[in-house]
Amino acid sequence: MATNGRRQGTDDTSVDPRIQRSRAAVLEATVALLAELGWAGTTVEAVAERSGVAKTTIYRHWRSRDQLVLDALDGLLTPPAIEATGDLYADLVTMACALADALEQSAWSRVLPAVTEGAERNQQLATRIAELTGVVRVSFTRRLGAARDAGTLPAGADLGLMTHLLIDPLFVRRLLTRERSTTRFIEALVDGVLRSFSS
Amino acid sequence: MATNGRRQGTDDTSVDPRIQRSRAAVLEATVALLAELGWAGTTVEAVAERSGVAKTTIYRHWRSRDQLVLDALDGLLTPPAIEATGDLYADLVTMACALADALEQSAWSRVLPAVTEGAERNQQLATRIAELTGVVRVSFTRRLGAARDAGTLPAGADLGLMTHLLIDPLFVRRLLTRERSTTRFIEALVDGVLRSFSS
DNA sequence: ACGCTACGCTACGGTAGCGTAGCGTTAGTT
DNA sequence: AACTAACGCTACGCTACCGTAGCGTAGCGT
Repeated sequence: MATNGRRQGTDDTSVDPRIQRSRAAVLEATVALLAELGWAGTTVEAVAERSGVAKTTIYRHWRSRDQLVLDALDGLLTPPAIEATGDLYADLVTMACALADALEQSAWSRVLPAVTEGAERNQQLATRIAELTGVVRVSFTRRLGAARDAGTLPAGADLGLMTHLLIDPLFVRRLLTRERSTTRFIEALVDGVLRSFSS
Repeated sequence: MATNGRRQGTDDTSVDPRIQRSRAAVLEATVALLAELGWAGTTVEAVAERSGVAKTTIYRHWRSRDQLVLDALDGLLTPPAIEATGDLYADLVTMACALADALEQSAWSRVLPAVTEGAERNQQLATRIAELTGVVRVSFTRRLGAARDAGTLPAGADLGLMTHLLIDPLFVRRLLTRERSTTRFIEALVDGVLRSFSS
C-alpha cells in the first residue's frame, strides 16, 4: 500500500501527463497550506491559487475538499531511517532527536495540529493520522526489538510501553506545552526509560 | 488567579443579573459547541442559538469570536484532587486513571483537539492551553515531590521528566492514536516509571 | 412608579467558500 | 494532421458567517 487505497487505473504508464502534473501540483499545495494556515486556511480556492491549477480541475479529480486533504496526507508517510549501530542508548537518542527535529520542522508535523481536530469528527482522518504516527512508533519498537533479541533488553520487556515512554513526551511538547525538546531532555528521557527496563 | 485575567468590574455584587445570566449561558454554550463541533463549528451564531442569547448581545460582551473562546476556556480550569494515601504507586495509578477518564469524557478534553489547532496560530490560545495541561501536570509533580521528601524517591529524581513519562502517553492516546488507556496500561506505565527512578 | 439599561429581534451589507455549468483552448494520443 | 481529453476561465447560485444598526420590549435598581 504505497500511496493510495483508491482504485484509479493510474498505475504509472499510460497516464496523461497533464493529469499527473495537475495532481502533483495540487497535492503539494495542499500540504503546504495545511502546514501554513491549518485546516481552516486550506480551502479549495486557496489550493487552486497556490498550485496554479484551476478550481474546476481540482473538482474534476476530487469530490470534495475532505477527500483532497485525505489524499494529500498520503504523501507524508516517510518513515525515519533506523540507525543501527551497536549502542542502543546512542541509537535511541539519535532517533529521538531526529523525531524532535521533524516535529519542529517537517511538513507533516505542522500538519498534525490541523488534522488533529478534523480527526475528532472524521473517521478516515483519524485512521490516517494514527497511521502517520504509527510509522514513527514502529521504527522505535523495531529498534527495541532488535535490542531484545540481542539480549540487551530482557525478554519480557514491554516494547510498546517503552515506545510510548520514549516518544510521547516529544509529541506532547510539540502539540500542547510547546516546549522545545532539547538534546539534554532527550538524553534524560532515553536514559530514564532504559534504566527502568534493562536491569 | 481563579478564573480570569481580565479586569471587568464585575466582581460579584452590584452587577445586573441579566448580564450574569447572559454571560453564563453564552460561555456554557461555547464550551459545549467546542466539544461537539470543534473550532470550525463554534460560530457566534451557533452559540447564540444554543445559548438562547441573541447574537447582538454576544457582540455587546465580546469583541470577537476569538475572545469569546478564550474566555470560555477559563471556566475549564478544574485541577484534579490529589490523592495522598501513603502508597505512591497506588496514588499515581488513581490519579492517572482519573486523568484518563477525564480525557475521555470531560468537556475540556473534548475541547482540546479543537483548540490545538487554534493554538498553532494564536499566541494567547497557546498560552491558555499550556496552562490547562499545566494544571494537571503540576498535580502529579506535587505528589512526586511529596514522595521525594518522604524518601520514597531519591533526592536527585527528575520530577518533571517523571511527570512527562506518566501522563504524556495518556494525552497522545487521546489525541493521536485514539486508543483507550486501560487500567492495565496505566498500571504498567506507573510501574515502569517508578521502577526506573526509585532504585 | 420611574428611568435606565440590557436584551431580543429584524434587517442589513459584506465576505468567503462550496460545488457546478458552459465554452473555448491547449496538449497529448494515434 | 486529426481526434480526443484535460485544462483554464468566467460566471454562476447557494450557504454560512461576520459584525453592525435601529428599534421596541422587558427587567433591574432606586
